[in-house]
Amino acid sequence: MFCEEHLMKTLGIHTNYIRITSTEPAMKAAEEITEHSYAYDGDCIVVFIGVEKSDEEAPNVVAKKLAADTLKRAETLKVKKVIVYPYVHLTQDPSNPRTALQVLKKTAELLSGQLDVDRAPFGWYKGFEISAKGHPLSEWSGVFTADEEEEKKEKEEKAPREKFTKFVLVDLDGNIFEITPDEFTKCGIFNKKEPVYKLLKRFVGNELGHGVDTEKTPKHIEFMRQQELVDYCEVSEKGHFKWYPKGLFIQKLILDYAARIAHEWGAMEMKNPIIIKSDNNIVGELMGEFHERDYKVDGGRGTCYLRYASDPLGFPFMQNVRFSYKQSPLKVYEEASCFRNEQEGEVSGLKRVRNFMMTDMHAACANVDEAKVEFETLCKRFRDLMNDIVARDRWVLGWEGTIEFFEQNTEWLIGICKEMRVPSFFKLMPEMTHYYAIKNEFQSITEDESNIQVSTVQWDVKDGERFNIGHVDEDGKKHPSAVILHASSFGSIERTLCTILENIAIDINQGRPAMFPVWLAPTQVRIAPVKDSFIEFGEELCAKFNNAGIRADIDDRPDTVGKKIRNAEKEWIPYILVVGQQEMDTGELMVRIRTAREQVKMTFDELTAKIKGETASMPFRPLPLPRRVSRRPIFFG
RNA sequence: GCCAACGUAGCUCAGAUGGUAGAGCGGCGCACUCGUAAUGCGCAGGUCACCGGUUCGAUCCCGGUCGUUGGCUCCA
Repeated sequence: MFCEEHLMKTLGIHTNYIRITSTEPAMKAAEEITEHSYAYDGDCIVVFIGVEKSDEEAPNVVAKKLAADTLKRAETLKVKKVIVYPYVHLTQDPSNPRTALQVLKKTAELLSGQLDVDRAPFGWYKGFEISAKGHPLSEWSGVFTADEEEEKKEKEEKAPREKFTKFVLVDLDGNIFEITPDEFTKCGIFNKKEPVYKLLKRFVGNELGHGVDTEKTPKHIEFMRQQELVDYCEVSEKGHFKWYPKGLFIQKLILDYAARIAHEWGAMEMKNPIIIKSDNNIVGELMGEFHERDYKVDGGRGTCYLRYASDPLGFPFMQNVRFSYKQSPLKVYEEASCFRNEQEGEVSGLKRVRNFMMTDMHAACANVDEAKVEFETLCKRFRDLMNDIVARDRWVLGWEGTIEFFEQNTEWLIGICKEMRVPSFFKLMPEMTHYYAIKNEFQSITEDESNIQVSTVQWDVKDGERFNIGHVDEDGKKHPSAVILHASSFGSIERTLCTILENIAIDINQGRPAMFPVWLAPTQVRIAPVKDSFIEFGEELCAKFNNAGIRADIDDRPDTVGKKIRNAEKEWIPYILVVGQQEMDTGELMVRIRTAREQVKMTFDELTAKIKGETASMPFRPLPLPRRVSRRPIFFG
């Protein structure tokens, strides 16, 4: 039980008027305010609140109790106005500012239905002038706390891990293994010989809360700067990056690829704004409790938020699209730049950023059968994406969903699992707590053994109705979509690049050469003339490659051949050609092949055909930097 | 937001009980014109993250801020 000093204390005063002046911020977590003075003349209740450390366990329960009590008093006193006033000095052991603000906001929110509520700014030194009525009921103190049961309830709601009650593994042959969080390591599936089961074990461990301490700085951070891809930006906030030409080039190629997937799937590309008005009800519903994760912006016409996900704008967009059953499912695609105001200390390299680019697909499906077809198509597409670009065979599939959906669709789901050719891990819950009945996450297991989510496909059964998205049926009436599929080929471009770089780190550990897939390599062929007099010949060769749709450049700096090779190797260039008299005479090229670590004689046509074969059906963009290496500036290092 | 470590030249890093600093690489210049991972010589680069305190004097000691990384929390 709680002892007295752990209970939240409040002081309520029935007043004739109150005036508040905010002087200066008392802490970093101070709210942003525009008005520094506030006055209310007339009957009102001022509630001074000190939030306790112990309230961190169940802030919402405490707020609910306080709101109920305040409401009762307001009724008795026939007052319509309440001022919620943060007063930390009521407690010896205050909660963290976040919880305090949460309690204050929640209390105000709960009261605002029936009363006119204002909140004094949080985190400021304030002066106030107050006139108390002085009648017997005009002052009171309150003590509030959650009892253990309520506290447990809120905790359970808060802890996502505990909402899952059933855990299932599926092997490559479609066999099902049910496990428990405590004894999952004993599951027979981990005795199988294929190495991918080690990854599965790692993933299940991470998910069930036995994560590994990496203690190392991630490799991708080193690479992203060394290779002149992405870098920290001191002009902006932490978690926002500047992109160098090579990094931006890779980003755009990945976006090209994502757009291609979407188009092939049949989606139409559209685009929404990045600013959301805060007073939009329907979006407010989606925002839920996550206001503190949002970036606030104010153009002087009231508060707005930077979009934190694609749905809050994507759904209203689809709501207003008219389509008939003949055009169903409605498929749209968007490159959505999203902003999340992540806590200090959460942001790390490209793994967790505050601004990221999602490639988001949606399909509004008329019925379950339609949705199943699309769901399967997307899963297979993303399987290939994971294998071809991101993580080769170093990934597994995580699932979340309801027990009911799993049991009713077991055969279908297992069929998909088998198609993925990697094992699956299902976390299942007795009740649907989100908009989806089932979703999967394509998880890459990285060098430090943590996992990074890349693609996802989600089966949404709620938002068709909630947002009134639907098709016009034969009867001429609009019918809400039974299922809306959400799918993101690249959950974020930043994380995708992170995953690619982390996979390169694994390659290095396994003794393989570091390199991007050839279609993503900024330079595919580096030409190194043996001396200056061959630069012209090299230039011609370079132009020939470029015309053939291959990114070739030429190292025309006055270095030795050894130096040019070394520099090209440091840039992870897949093909290096040293050109001189021999090449000019014979027309044959001596090709240094990075993957094979060997030199092979090839003709221009042979090399072109080889590269074309390796990059077949992948997007192409020309060199992001000057063809002559001597003309390039240094962006880093 | 909490705890810890770190912040010296463009990069990687040395360094001094407190007397304002050095290497390698890179850059620039000159010479070299070279056949598969570093050609030679020379030159220029620093408010030692920022702000304040102690001190005759601080890059070094103390406090704060910012930034980076790890851990916790969190990740709709």
